[in-house]
Order: sequence, then C-alpha cells, then structure tokens
Amino acid sequence: MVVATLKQVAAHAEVSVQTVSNALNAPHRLRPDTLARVNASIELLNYRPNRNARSLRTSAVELIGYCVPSWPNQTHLVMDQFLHALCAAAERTGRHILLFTAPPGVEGMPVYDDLHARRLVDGFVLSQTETRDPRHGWLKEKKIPFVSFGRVWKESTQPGAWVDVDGAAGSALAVRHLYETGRRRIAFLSWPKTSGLAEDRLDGWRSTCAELGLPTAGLAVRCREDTFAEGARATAHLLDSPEPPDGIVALSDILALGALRELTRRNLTPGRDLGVTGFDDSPLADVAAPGLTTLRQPMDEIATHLITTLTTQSHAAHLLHPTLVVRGSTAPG
Amino acid sequence: MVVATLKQVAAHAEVSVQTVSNALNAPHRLRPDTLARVNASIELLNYRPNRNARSLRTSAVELIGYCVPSWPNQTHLVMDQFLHALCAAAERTGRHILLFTAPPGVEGMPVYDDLHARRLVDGFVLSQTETRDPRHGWLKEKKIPFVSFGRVWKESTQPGAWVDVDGAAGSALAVRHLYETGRRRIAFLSWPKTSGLAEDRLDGWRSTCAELGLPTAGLAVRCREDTFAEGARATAHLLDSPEPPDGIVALSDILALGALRELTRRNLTPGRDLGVTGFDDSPLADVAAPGLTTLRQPMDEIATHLITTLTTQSHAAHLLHPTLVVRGSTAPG
DNA sequence: GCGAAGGGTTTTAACGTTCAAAAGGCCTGG
DNA sequence: CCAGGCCTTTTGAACGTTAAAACCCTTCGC
Repeated sequence: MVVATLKQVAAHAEVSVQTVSNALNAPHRLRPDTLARVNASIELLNYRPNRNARSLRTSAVELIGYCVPSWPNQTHLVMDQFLHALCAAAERTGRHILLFTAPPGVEGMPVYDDLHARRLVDGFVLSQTETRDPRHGWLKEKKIPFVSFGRVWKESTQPGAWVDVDGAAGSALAVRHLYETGRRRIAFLSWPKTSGLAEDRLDGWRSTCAELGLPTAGLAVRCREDTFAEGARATAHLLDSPEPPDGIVALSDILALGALRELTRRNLTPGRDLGVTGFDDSPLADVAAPGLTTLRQPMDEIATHLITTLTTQSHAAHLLHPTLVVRGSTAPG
Repeated sequence: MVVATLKQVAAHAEVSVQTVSNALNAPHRLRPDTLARVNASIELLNYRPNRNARSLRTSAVELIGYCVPSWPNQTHLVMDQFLHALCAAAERTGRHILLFTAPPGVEGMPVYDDLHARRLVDGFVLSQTETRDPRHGWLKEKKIPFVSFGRVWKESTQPGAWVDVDGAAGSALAVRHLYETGRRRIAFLSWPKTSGLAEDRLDGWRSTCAELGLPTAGLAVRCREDTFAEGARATAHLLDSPEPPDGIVALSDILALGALRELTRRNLTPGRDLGVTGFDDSPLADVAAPGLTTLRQPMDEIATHLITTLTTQSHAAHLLHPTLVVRGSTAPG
C-alpha cells in the first residue's frame, strides 16, 4: 500500500489540504465536527506525514547527531545503556538519534559541519569530552547547536551547555557506604593524572576520608591502564603493605574486578574480609560473583537533560549524582 | 553563514539550476569548462546539497533504521564494535544509521512501520534474531526493506536476506587450536537448549571432536545463565569429575572468564595447565589476565554485507567465518 | 543544402508539506 | 439590514531539489 498524502486525505474529508495540516499541527483551529471528520479520514487512509517534506518546509529535521566512539584501548561497557537512554529521551520529544563516525578531536569537525550543513541533523550530543575540548569552541563559532556529556574541565567559562555526573559525589557515596559497613582503612584505585575524570573521583575519595577522619596516606594507587591485571596488581601492592586496607574504592568496574580476583586468589572473601566498590554499574558488576557494589550513572536523567538542553538551546549546566548499587562485594564486614 | 542553495550557485556561475544539479549528480553531462566554472562557484559559496529537499524529490532518505536493543538480563559487550562497523559501512555508501527504540518482538513492528511510512528511514537492520523471528514475515508482508543479522533458525526458506556468523565453524577453530596445542579432552560450556546460537556452537564442538577422535561424553555442560559464577561452577564440576578436561571451549567470553577464575582459585595456570577459549572477542578478553583466546566476529565484514544486501535489495544469504584471536589462555600446554 | 542525430543546457513541473494572507461564514449590535 | 469582528477555511506561494521534456546549436550523412 502506497502511503497517503495530505492531498488525498483532504479530498476524502472534503476539506482543503491546509485544514488537514491544521488538524495535525493546530487542532484547536478546527471546528470540532471538521476535526472529527478529518481525523476519521486520516485514520481510514492510514495517513502518515512525510518527514522530508515537513523538514524541507520548516527546516528542522528533528534528528540529533551522535558520533559513535571508537576507543582503541579504552573499553566502554555502558555504551548500550547510554544509547538506549539517549534514544528514548529523544523519542519523548519526537526526535531521533543519527549515528555517524568521525575522526576524534578537532579533526572530525568537518564531518559535524557537513552533517549540519546538509541538514541531516539539527545538532549534536558530544561525549568523550576531553580537557579543554577543542570541539566546543569550533562548534560554537560555527553556530552549530550542541550539548556535551562531560564538563570541559578546568575552564571557568564553558563555551557550551553540558551535562555531567559528579564523580566526587560518587566516590563520597562509596566511601561512606564502606565506612557504614565498618571499614576504616579505605584505599582508592586510580588512573594516571591525565584524566580529569580520575582526578574528580579521586578528590571525592580524599575529601570524604578527611571528613570521616580516615587515613589516606599511601592508600591511593595509580593503575597504568584499565585492566583486570592492573587492578589486581594494585590490590596486591596494597595488601602487602604493613597496614593493608579493609576497603577499596576503584575508579572503574574493571579495576574493581581485578581487585576481587586478587582477593579470591589470596583466599580472602570479598564483602566479608574486604569491601570493594566499582564505578559505572557495567554489566560486569552484575555477572561477577559476588556481585560488585558500584556507582550507577543515572543514564535516563543524563539523557533527558542532554536532549532538553539541546532542544531548548539553553546554556544550562547540569551536574547529576550517581547512585550506589549495593551488591555482595560490600556485604557488611 | 547561511548555507547556499542551488539557485544561488546557479546565479553565481551564470547557468541554470539544473546544470548545477547535474554538476553534482551527473558531471559527465557538462562541458568541461562549464563543469569547472560550476565547481568553482560551488566551492566558493561552500554549497552543500540540502538532504531533505533531495529526499523529498527522490523519495530516498539514505537512512537505515536500527533498533537499539535493551536486554534485561543478557549483556551485549560487543555492541559498540558492531555499531561502529555498521556506521562506517553505511557511510561508505553515503548512508547513515538512525537509532530508535521499540518493544521486542512483533509488538515493536508498528514502530518500524511508522518510521518507514513517515519516510524517516529506507529500511532496517535487524539484530537479536530469534528462532522463527516473527518480525521477518511482518516486514516482508508490508514490503519494508530489511536485512537480518542472524539466521532465522531451522527454516529452510527464509523470508528475507540475512548475514550471520558460522558458530559451528568458530567452535571448530577453537577445538582444533586446543588440539594443536596438545589438549586431548576438550569440554564445552553451553547455555540452555532454547538458544539457536548455543546449539550451533555446540554442534561445531561435537562434530570437530568426533573428527579428531576426541571424547565428548560428559564434557558438555549447560550453564543456566551467562555469568562468571555459572562459568566457574561448570568448570568446577568438570574439574571434579574422574576424568577432568585439559581444554575448555566456552560459548561466551563471560563463561570463559568464569572458567579462568575457577582455575586461578585452584592454583591452576590458564594456558599452562588448561586451555580456555571464549566467544566474541569482547573487551573483556583483552583486559583479562592472561588474555583470553576467543573467536572474533568479523564485524566490518558483517556490517558491509548487511549494508550492501539491504541497499541492493538482493535476497542474499551470507554466512561468515569468525577468526581465532590467540591470547595467553591457550598458551601451548 | 537540408534533414537527422546528438551533445549540452534550460525550462517546466513536480515531490509533500507549512506559512502568510486572504476569503468566507456567522454572530452581534446598532 | 448592514457594518464590524471573530472564528474557520481556503488560496497561493514557497522550501530546495531532481526527472523529463524541450530547446538550441553543432556536426554529420547524403
């Protein structure tokens, strides 16, 4: 069956084309009986507005671009959660997500420009934000709408709107939870200093420990990369120290699982002998045994804020809070 | 800067609008000097064709729909790889991927229909195919173009085109690799019988063992779910049997990692004492220690076939072969 | 020298929708 | 009975592009 057009619906309902258009976009303008008649015809002919014609006329495509990241060495285990949430949020406003690939950083900007100039998308959601991300200024200068998932760190004035999750608050939650389950020496597994994300989460651990009067000296370990082996190595290092910790807050689920593995290897029981927490609530946290206590990013909230910020063109900043998902790895000690 | 239109380029190059259009879509029709003049104007005015106008006229949007899956209990660790490959393949033909959400199974079909009827997409890539997937027949009846990632199992005549990876061939590769590294009792960690995927991979293990004269009796274990704990439990069960295996082919990387964990717990060294392989080459395989030997899905090839099959509307079937990625977990025993 | 053929370019007419403005209908009040 | 105003509906044009036909000019064959 070929799709019906406005014209055909109009002919069937014996009104003008514009009236049918109004029935869809401004029903209050129609007399109730006309509206009913038109709607009946719409229903009967199974009419669906042609999005291309609409976009051509209104010059708004209701499509949001998202560059699908390809990390050579970093794993992104929660990308499916993020995309699902982003899609759902977009659909709640009648929009959709258009995926594309582009070189990382500022080299990719011509691709963004092209997509926007050719009217494939109205704007962009950026992720994988880096310190002083050059993409922000570029897009702003070209007047291309965008919103960033992730703060542009260390900048007092942001060139654009952003949404982010408070990593420090996340660490604070983890530390307090470990404290409440009886731990008093809480270590932190981190990454190299180059990552703004890592510093944020590390700061939260440090300040919360200070507030609770807990020691931090010698309890922060930097892992070289995000692997099980590095998490295990760092944990081994901590456990072999004169004063081993009784709790570990890890910067990622992967490091945390590495920690769990090291505990198991030493015949220590995670949760009982030592509390361990991860970050991001990746699928791994659930399939691990014991389940990994971790900090869940509020994906739906993030996505909703991203979409509304982008579509209302507001220059807002949203700092959201992660929530603690408690599983076996922090069973009361 | 407001984007230029064909009209403006035409005025600038002192030709008609259609000539500019031809310069882009059928340059051979123009006299070389005209073409050069038009191209110069295009360049100068930074002209980009408006996709909406084009689509309206040609009724082809060059967008492919993909329903972003949300598995309640199954993890999909290679989705980012898949999406990246799919995007890249689409872009190679000037197309893009449009993401959307829909209820699983046949309940979601009205969403597909709507997207197609409103001309947001030309067709769909389906994934998460199930046994006798009802979506295929539904789409075929509505004449909505689609291609499926995953066979509709056990059907002799498929209602549509598909691309899939030969799981049996994958298992065969794993078994032979373990055989060549000296293992002679090779077990298989599987899932419940309900999964066509699992049966395919299991069959490959069984037949290859038969070919090599290896035993299979008592060496296939079904895991209840895809978790580390189940993988570990099954492995423990195997190791405790009177004749323990010296190799394990697991249906998934997660089960394989569960197996590795159980080995470590028993102070066995994966790779030296027992060879273990996984499936799918998820990021975990690389971050595990030792690295997990696993079967990589040829994502780029899959994506390329999906896109070309969909866009050429051919009724083709492509069965692709996984490749073995050897890491430490099968170091020669 | 004239019709045919053909390459190159322009003209005309859509594609399906919405915007702006005009037209029509109906009621109210004088 | 008509002017004025409000509410509903129609008309005309436009969004930017491409397909098809028409047109012009040159070249070719006889």
